[in-house]
Amino acid sequence: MDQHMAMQSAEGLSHDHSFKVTGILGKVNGVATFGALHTACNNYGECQKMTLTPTKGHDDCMPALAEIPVTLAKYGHAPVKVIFTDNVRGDKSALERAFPSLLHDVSPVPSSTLADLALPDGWHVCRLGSTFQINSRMNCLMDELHGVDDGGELFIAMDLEWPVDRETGIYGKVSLISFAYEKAVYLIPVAQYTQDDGYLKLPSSLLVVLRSKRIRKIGVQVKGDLTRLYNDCGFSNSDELPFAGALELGPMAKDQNMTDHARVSLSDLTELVLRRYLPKDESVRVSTRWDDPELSSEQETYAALNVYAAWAIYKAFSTIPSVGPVTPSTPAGTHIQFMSRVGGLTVAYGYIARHQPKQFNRENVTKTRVVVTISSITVPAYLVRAELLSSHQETSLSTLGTQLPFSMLCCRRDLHTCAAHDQALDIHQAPPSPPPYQPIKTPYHMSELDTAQAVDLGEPSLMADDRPDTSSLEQATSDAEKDAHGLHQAESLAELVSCAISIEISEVRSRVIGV
DNA sequence: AAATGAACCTGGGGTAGAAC
DNA sequence: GTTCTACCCCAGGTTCATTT
Repeated sequence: MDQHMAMQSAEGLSHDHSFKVTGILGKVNGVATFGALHTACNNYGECQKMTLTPTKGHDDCMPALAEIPVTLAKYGHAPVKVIFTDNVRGDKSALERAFPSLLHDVSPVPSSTLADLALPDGWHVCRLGSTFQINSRMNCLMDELHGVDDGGELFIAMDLEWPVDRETGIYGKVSLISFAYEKAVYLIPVAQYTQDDGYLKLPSSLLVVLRSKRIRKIGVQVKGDLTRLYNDCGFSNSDELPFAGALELGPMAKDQNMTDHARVSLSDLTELVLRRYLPKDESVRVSTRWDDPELSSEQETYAALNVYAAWAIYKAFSTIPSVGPVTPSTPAGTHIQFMSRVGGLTVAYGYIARHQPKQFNRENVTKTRVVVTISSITVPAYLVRAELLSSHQETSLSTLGTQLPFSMLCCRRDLHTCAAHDQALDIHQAPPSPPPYQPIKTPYHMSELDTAQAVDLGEPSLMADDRPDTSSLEQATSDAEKDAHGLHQAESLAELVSCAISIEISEVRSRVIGV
């Protein structure tokens, strides 16, 4: 059976875990013997690998998958060109290690061509090197906080630096705190406050600012920074008040629909929001020199730009019109984004129609539905929910809207309010044909294949006539009952796979695709 | 290299709304 | 009123991006 599966081609591959089968398998003292059944099928739906695994971790399934490219080469099949998975982000790197052919002719997203970020005119960098200077500036901040309305908040950008030895992984205590506020960047070296026990004893005014919930500290992963600083002060096992007021830019970017996830880096946000490139020199960023008594100009520039970027991004967010859900009270004419059901992708733009009839194309306009006028489409192939259409069949946006603008019924939860939008079109040109793929050795350990089969790897000589006779299989496929729905799905998938397999005609960004 | 937390997967249960 | 479907939430486990 294993050999039969190994002899099948697999230019397209899909894989997934099932947890149902392991649930009905025998248990030992009530404990399941396996956690999941991992299955990989080729583009004809033929099973290529099936493995019972203790967990769904990569360590349990990738070695089995990594045998596939070896057997493909052994039997003269083309290497895997595309893999479908339900967890692209999670599986991509592991799959690319197991299937080196997935990296063939993949063009990474080009590096930034944007201008470098720089402190604008009017901004200055101020080094607070003494306790007196720190207390003076922090007290000014507290005075400004007292000046705002009762319960109001003060917003400052914050960043930390600490020394790290990349070779050993050893890292030191926080050595520099950076603030950006109202055209000034404050650099506070705190290594000087290290006590004999190794913990930091920060000036009291600085602690007051760090503990204030009303002084919001803006940054990327700033919550983690505050936790780190709190621990470096030796407060983790005490009743000391926590450092509070973190305001994360990542979730803000997600709320603004600027990214589809909150885990976004400061440099990516700088490009997305400020349209500037934030230089992050690795030799400066990860360095053991952050606790030096005197920082270099490169270090000061790095720290100042980082914290300024956080400040500028926050200011940019403040000027963007609020994005929010469409509610029953959202007025007609409000600009909206039409979002995909999965992934939160914007598929079209438009506005809420002025006339909301009781029925639209024979479908009821309920309180969860709203009629919108679509003015531009960004994803023409997006399939609109079947229950919203009189045909009761999922239909693409491009089919519904042969002429713009057009009206359609939407689920309110699929809509977000937004600012007026001008659609821009990208024009791509097909690159020249790629050179043929040359096999690359997989890093995964080949147990049996390494010794018994790998000797044949250089001789892909098994021809059709050499294949074992399968006419006497226990159940012939010709005996199977036809499944019309399944056939339709299979045809659609085959079309999708064949499309993905023939992607040489256009630029390839990744050969790991989500399903 | 290490710490942290976001994000993803799964199955199951509950709920709201639409269709009949 | 019943049935069906979609959606949401949960917990547990896993992986990965981000920070220095």
